[in-house]
Amino acid sequence: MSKSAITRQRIIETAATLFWSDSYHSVSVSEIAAGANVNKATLYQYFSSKQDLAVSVAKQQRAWALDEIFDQSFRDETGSFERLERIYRIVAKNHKSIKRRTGQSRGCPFVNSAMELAVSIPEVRHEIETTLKQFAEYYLKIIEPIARPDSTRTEHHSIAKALVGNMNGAMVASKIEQRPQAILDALPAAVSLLKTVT
Amino acid sequence: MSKSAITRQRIIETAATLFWSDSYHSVSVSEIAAGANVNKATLYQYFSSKQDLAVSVAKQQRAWALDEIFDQSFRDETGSFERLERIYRIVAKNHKSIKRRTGQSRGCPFVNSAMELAVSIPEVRHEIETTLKQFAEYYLKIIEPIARPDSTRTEHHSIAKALVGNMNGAMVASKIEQRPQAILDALPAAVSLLKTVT
Amino acid sequence: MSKSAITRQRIIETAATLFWSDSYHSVSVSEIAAGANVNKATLYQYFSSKQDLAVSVAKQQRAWALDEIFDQSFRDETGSFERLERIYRIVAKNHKSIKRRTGQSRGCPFVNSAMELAVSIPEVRHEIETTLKQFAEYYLKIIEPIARPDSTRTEHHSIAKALVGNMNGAMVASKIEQRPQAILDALPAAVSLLKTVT
Amino acid sequence: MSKSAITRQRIIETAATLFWSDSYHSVSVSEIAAGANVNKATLYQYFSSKQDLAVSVAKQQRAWALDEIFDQSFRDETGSFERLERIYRIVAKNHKSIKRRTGQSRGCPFVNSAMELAVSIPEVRHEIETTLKQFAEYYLKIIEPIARPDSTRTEHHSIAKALVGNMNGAMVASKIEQRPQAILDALPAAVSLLKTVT
DNA sequence: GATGAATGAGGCTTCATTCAT
DNA sequence: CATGAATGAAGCCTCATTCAT
Repeated sequence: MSKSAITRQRIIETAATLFWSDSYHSVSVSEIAAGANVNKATLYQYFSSKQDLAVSVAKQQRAWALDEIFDQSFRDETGSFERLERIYRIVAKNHKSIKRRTGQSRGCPFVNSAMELAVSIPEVRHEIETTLKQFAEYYLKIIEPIARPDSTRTEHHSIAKALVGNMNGAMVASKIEQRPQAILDALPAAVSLLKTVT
Repeated sequence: MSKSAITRQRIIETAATLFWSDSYHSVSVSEIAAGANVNKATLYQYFSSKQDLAVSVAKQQRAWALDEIFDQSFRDETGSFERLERIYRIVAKNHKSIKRRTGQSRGCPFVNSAMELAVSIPEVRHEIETTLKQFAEYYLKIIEPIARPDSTRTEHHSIAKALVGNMNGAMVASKIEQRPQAILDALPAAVSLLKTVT
Repeated sequence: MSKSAITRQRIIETAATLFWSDSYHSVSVSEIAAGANVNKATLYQYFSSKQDLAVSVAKQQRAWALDEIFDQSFRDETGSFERLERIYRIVAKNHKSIKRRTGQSRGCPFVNSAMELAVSIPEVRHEIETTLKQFAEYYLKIIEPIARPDSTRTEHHSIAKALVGNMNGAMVASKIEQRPQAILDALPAAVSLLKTVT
Repeated sequence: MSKSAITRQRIIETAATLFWSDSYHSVSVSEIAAGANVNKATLYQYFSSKQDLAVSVAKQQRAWALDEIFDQSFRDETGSFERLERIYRIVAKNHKSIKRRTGQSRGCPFVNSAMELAVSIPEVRHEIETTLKQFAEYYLKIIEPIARPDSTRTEHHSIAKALVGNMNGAMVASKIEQRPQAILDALPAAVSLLKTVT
C-alpha cells in the first residue's frame, strides 16, 4: 500500500470510529484530521468534502462487515442455523467488547448513519441500501439449503429481508437500551423466522 | 389552552416536523422559530436550549404515537391478530401518505432521533427508551389473550420486544429503501412471531 | 413611603447588590427584576433604561456611604485621628463581613462602577465624581481642626484628595488581592498623610 | 517574529486598546477582529475565547508597563526620589497625550480590568495581582537605598504597597475626574510616603 | 399600575472549506 | 504532497426593551 493509500485509509478509519462513537454532525473535520494526524488541508486532498468522506466511510464499513461478520460466519462448512447463530454471536461479542472498553453501546454504524444522513447525503443512503442488500444475500445463502422444496424464491427473499430487519431492530434496541445483550436477545426471533421456510 | 401553551405547542410541532423531515442537526433554531412564527428569543423563553426542545419533542411524539397508532388499533373489540395488523396498516398508511406528499420516506421519528442523539443528549435516549417500553406494553396486550396457557410471562415479554424490534427494523428499511411499503412487508414476520406463543 | 416608592427602592437595592457582586454588564435586567420580585415591564416603569437604573444606584450608594461611613465616624465628638481611623475600621469591618458571607472581597462600589462605566454612561461617572468630592469634604473636616496655622486651604484640599486616593487605592488592592485586610493596611499611610499638615 | 506571532500580537494590541478605551464588555469580538484586520474565526485560532484573550492582554500589558514605565525610570543611575518622580511623570505624560489625542482620560488598564473582571475572570484578577506585585518590587528598589538603617523589610514592603495604592488611587481619580493631571497631583503624597522610611 | 408575552439586534463561538507557500 | 494560516457563513443563545391586555 502506497503512503498515500495508507494516509487515506487512516483518515477513513479515524472518521469511521468518530462518526460511530457519536454521530456525523457531532464530529468536526478538525477532530477527524487531528485524530488521523493529518493537516486539515491534507484531508481535503483526499476527500472533496466531509460528505464525500462519509460516503467513503460507508463503503469501507461495508467491506469490514462483510469480511468480519458474514465471511467469518460462513468460513466453515456448517449448518444454516449455526451460521445464523454465529452472525449474532460475532456481532454481540463485538459490541460487548466495545461497551466494556468505552462504556457505550453504539448500535449499528449503518443504521446510525442512514438515520442521520439519508436525507442530506443521498449517496450515503444509497451505499447503505447496497450494504443491506448484500447482507440479505448472505441470509439467502443460509435460507436456501434448508428451505422447503415447495418454497419460492420470493418467500426466501422475504425471510432474508426479515432477518436483516430483525438484526437492525436488535441494533436499535442495543443502542436505545444501552445493552448489547439485546443483540443476542433477538436471536430466537431470527431462528423462528428461519424456521418458517423449513 | 392558554396562549402560552398554544405557542409552546406550535413550536414543538414545528420542531417535530422539521427534525423528522431530515435530522436534528440539519435544522437550525432559526428555522424552527421561523416555521413556528415566533422570534428566536421567544422560542428560548419556552425551551432552555435546542436540546431541551428535542426532549420535549420526543415526549410529545410518544403521546402522538400512543394515541394515533396504538390506541387506535385497540379501539374496537377485535382479535389480537387483527390488532397487530392494524398497527402496521396505520403506520404504513401514514408513511405512504407522507411519501406522496413530500416524496420522502422518513422512517420512525423515535429511531431516527435515538440513532442521532443517543450519545449527545442522553435524555432523548431515555425518553425514547420509555416510549418503546410503552409500545411493548401494547404488544403484551396483544400477546396475552392468545398465548398458550403454558407460556410464561418471560416468553411474552420476549415476543413483545421482538415485535418492537420487527417494527423498528421495518422503519429502518422503509427509510433506507425509501419505500414505505417495507413496513407492510414486515407484517408477515410479525404475525409469525406472534404465532410462536399460540 | 408609598408602595411605589418601596418598589422602586427594592429595585435599586437589588440592582446595587447585584452590580456590586460582579459588575454592571454581568447582571441582566431579568436577573434584577427577578431579584426584586417585579416583572421586567414593571421595572421599566420605574427606570427608563438599565443605564438610568445604574445612575440611580450610584446616587443611592452615595447616600448610604455618607450615612453609614462618614456620618458614623463623625457621630461622637472625638479627635481627627480617631475619626480617620474609624472610617477605615468601618469600611474594613463591612468588607470582612461580606467576605465571610459571600467569599468575595468586592472592592468599592464607586470605583468598580466608575472604572466599568465612566465612558459608556457619563452620568454615572459624574455622580461618582460628586460622591468622591463629598468624601473629600469630610476629610477636610478632619484636616482643618489639626492643621498647622500656616497651612493653606489648598494644602488641605490636596491632603483631602490624597486621603480619598489612599482609600480608593486600598479598595482596589482589597479587590485584586481578595483580601479586605488591605483596607486596614492602608491606614498608616493615611495617618502619615494627615500628619503632614499638622 | 513569525507570521503567526505577528497576527497574534496584532490582535492583542487591538484588544488592549479597545478594552482600555472603554471596557471589556463594551467591546465585541467582532470589533476586535475588525480592528486587527482578521476574520473572527482567525481570532479564535489564536485565543480560545474572549476571556482567554483578556488574560493574554493582561499579560502583555504587564510587560509593557514594566518596560516603558519602570525600566525607563530606572534606566539611569539616579536617586530614589528622582526615580519615583519619573514614574509619575512618565505615566502622567502618557495619559495627557492620550487625553489630547482621544479626549479621554482612560485610567489604569490594570485597575480598570480588575474592577470589571475580577469576579468573572479570576485568571485576569490573578495576572493583575502579579503585575502589581512586580510594581511593588520596583518600589522596594526605590525604598531600600534610602531607608533608615533601623527600618525593617516589613516596613519597606508596607511603603511599597502604599506607593502602589497611591498610584492606583491617582489613576482612579484621573479617570473619574477626567483629568490626567490627577496623576501628578498624587506625587507629593508619594514622596511624603517615601520619606517616612528615611 | 402591573404583567405575560413577544422581539430585533447582537453577543460569542464553531463550522467546513480554501488559499498560499 | 503537505501544511500553516485564513475565512465566510452560520450556529446557538441572550440581551435590553416594548407591546397589549
